[in-house]
Amino acid sequence: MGRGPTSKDVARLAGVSQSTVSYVMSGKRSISAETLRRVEEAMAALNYQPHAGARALAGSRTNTIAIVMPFASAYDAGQLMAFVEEFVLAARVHDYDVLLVTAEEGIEGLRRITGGRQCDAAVVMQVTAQDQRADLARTLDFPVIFIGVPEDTTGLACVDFDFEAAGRLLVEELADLGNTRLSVLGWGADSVGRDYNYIGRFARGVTGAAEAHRLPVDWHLAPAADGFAAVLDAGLHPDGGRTGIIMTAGLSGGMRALALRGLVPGRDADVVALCTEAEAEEQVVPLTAVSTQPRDVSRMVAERLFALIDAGCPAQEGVDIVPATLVRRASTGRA
Amino acid sequence: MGRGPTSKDVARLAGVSQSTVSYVMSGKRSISAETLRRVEEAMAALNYQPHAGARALAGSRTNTIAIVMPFASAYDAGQLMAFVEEFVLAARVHDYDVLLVTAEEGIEGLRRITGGRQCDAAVVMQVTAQDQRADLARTLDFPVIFIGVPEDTTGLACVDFDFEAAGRLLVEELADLGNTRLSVLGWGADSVGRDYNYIGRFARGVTGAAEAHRLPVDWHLAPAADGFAAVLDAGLHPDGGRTGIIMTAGLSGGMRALALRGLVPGRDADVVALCTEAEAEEQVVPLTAVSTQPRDVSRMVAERLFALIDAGCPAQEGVDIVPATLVRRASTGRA
DNA sequence: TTGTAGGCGTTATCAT
DNA sequence: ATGATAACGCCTACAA
Repeated sequence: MGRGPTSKDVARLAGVSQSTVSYVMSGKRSISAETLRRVEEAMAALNYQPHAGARALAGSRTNTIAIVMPFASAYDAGQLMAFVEEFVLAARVHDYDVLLVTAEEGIEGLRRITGGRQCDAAVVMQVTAQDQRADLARTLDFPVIFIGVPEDTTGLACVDFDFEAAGRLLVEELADLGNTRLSVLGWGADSVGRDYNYIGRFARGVTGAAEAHRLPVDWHLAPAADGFAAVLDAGLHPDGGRTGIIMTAGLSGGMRALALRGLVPGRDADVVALCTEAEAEEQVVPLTAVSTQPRDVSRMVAERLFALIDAGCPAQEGVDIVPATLVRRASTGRA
Repeated sequence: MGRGPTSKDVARLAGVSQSTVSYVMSGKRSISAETLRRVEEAMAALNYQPHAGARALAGSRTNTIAIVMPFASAYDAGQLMAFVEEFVLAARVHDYDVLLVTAEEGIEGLRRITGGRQCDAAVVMQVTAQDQRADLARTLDFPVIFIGVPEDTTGLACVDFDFEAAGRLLVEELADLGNTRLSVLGWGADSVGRDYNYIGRFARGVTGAAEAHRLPVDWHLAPAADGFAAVLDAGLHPDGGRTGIIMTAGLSGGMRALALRGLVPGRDADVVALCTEAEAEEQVVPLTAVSTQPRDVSRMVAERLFALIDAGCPAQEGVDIVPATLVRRASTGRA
C-alpha cells in the first residue's frame, strides 16, 4: 500500500516550505495570492490528503467524534438511523468524522476511546437513571453529551425529548375529543422510575394531564398486554362513557389486538400513540401521534457539542429539552 | 484537557526504556517475566492508553475500518442496524474500530477517508450496477469490500445475499402449495437491470422458477400498485385457478390492500415475501418469507476483510454469496 | 509574507 | 533481554 503524498511533497512541488503548506490548510496566517495558488495547485495535482494520525499527534485534535450506540436496545432502528444520519451530516459540516462504539462495550468503551485520543468528544445515547458512564464522564475532563437524563445531572450536558409534554399532549387530545377514560398500552405504571427515566417522565405527563381532566387511566404492560385485550373484550364504551386509547410500547401488538376484534381506530375508538412518524403513517389507519424527533435531537446535540469543542470546555452543565408536537391523523377521525 | 500519560511515563514508572513498553504492547520480542510484570503494573497504575494518532503515524496502521452507509436509501433501517452492529462487534474482536461515512459523500468520501489514512480498509454498502466507487477502488491499492455486485467485478471483492435463490424459493413454495398463477408486488419487471442489480437477480430467480413450473406471473410496481389492487378486486382465484402472492417492495401497502378487502393471508390466498424477519413476524398474519440476513452478510464481510488485512492484500477478487432460506409462517396456512 | 526547527507519542532498527 | 535513536507527517512558536 503506497504511502501517499505528504505535505513535504506538496511543498516541494509548489516551491515553498512545508510550514507554508500547513498554514495554507489551517488558514492561521495570511498567504500571498500567488503562493496560495501554487500550493493549491500542487495539492490538487498530487491529490494530497493530510495524514489524519499525524495531524492528531501534532495538533492534538482528531476531528472525530465518538458516538456510543445502543444497538440491540429498546430503541427503534429507524429512529436510531435517523439520529445517526443527521449527526454524521452535521459533523461533516464541521469537518468531523464519526466513530461508532457499541453500548455493549459499556463504560470501558468510553474509557478506551477517550483515553486513546481517538476523538475530541463523545455522544452517549440511551442514558439510564443511574448510568455509570455519567460518573465516568464527570471525572473525564472531556466533552461528552448524554442523550437521556440521568438522575444526577451535576456537571453533565444532556439532551432529551420532552416525554412529559408528549404524555400531556396525547391525553389532552383524547380529552378534547370527548373521551371519558383512558386506556394506556405501554411501558406500564410499574416501570416508572426504573432504568430509563423517560418512561417515568412520560407517565408523569399522562397522569398529570389525566388528573387535570379528571379522566381515569388504566395502564397495560406491553407486550404481554392481556389486560388491554380484556378491556377491548369488555367493550370500550360502557354506559355512555368513551375510552380513548394511548399506545406507546407494543404498538403493533396493540393494533393487531384491535384488528382482530374488528375495531377500527378513528371509527370505533380514538387511538393516539407515542411513536415514530413512520410507524404512525404505516398503520392500516394512520395514527394521530406525538413523534419523538430523532433529527431534532440530533441537531441539538450537534449544535451543543460543537459549541463545546470550539470553546474547549470539557462540558457545560445543563439539560436541553427537544419540544414535543402532536400530529393529527385518521385514528382520531371524529371531531 | 489533560494530555494523559504516555509510554514514556509508563517507562519511567516501570524503570525501563520506552521501547520496552512498546514491545510489551506489541509482543514483538520476548520480555522477561519480571519486566513484563513491572510494565503492566505501571500501565495499570497510570491507566495508560496508547495514543491512536501517534500509533497510526509510526506504525502506519489505524486499527479502524470505514463503513460507507446508505442512510436515506431503500434499505430497511432494521437491516442496516443489524448489519452495522454485527460488523462493529466483529471488528472489536480484531481490536478494530469503525468509522461511519455516509454514502451521500459519494466517491469523495471514499477518497477522503482512504487518502487521509483514517482507516486500514473500507466496506461499501449498497453497490449499484455501475458504481463509480468500484472504479475508484480498483485504482486505490487499499482493501475495500463491496456489498452488492457491480456489473464489472474485475479486481473487486464483493459480498451479497443470494437474491436469485430467494426468488426461486418463494415461487417453489407457492407452486408446491398448488397455486396456478403468481402475482408479484415488487420492484417490477421494468426495474430489472437498473441501478441495484439485486432486483434483476431476484426477478431472474422468480422468472426462472415460474417457467419451470409453468406458472404465469404478473408484476406490479410498488408502491403505486394499482394493478395489484385490480387483481385483488378481480378475484384472486378465477375459474378453478389459484393465485399466489409474492411481496417484495411495498409490503405494508400490499398487506393493507389485502386487509381493506377482507382478504386474510393463508386463508384466502397464499402470501409469501422477501423481507426482514421482523417484518415477516410483525404482520397481522405472520408471513412465510425469505429474509435477507444482514448479520450473515456482515459476518462474511468481516471474515473476508480481516483476511485481507492480515494478508496485507489490497483486495482479493471474487463474489461471496450468502445463502437464502425460506421460513414458513401462517400466511401459507393450508398444506 | 515566508522559512527553520523542535516536538507530538509511537514503532522499529540498530546496537549491546 | 533490553536501551538508544531515527523515522512517521504535521503543527506552531520563533526568526527573518
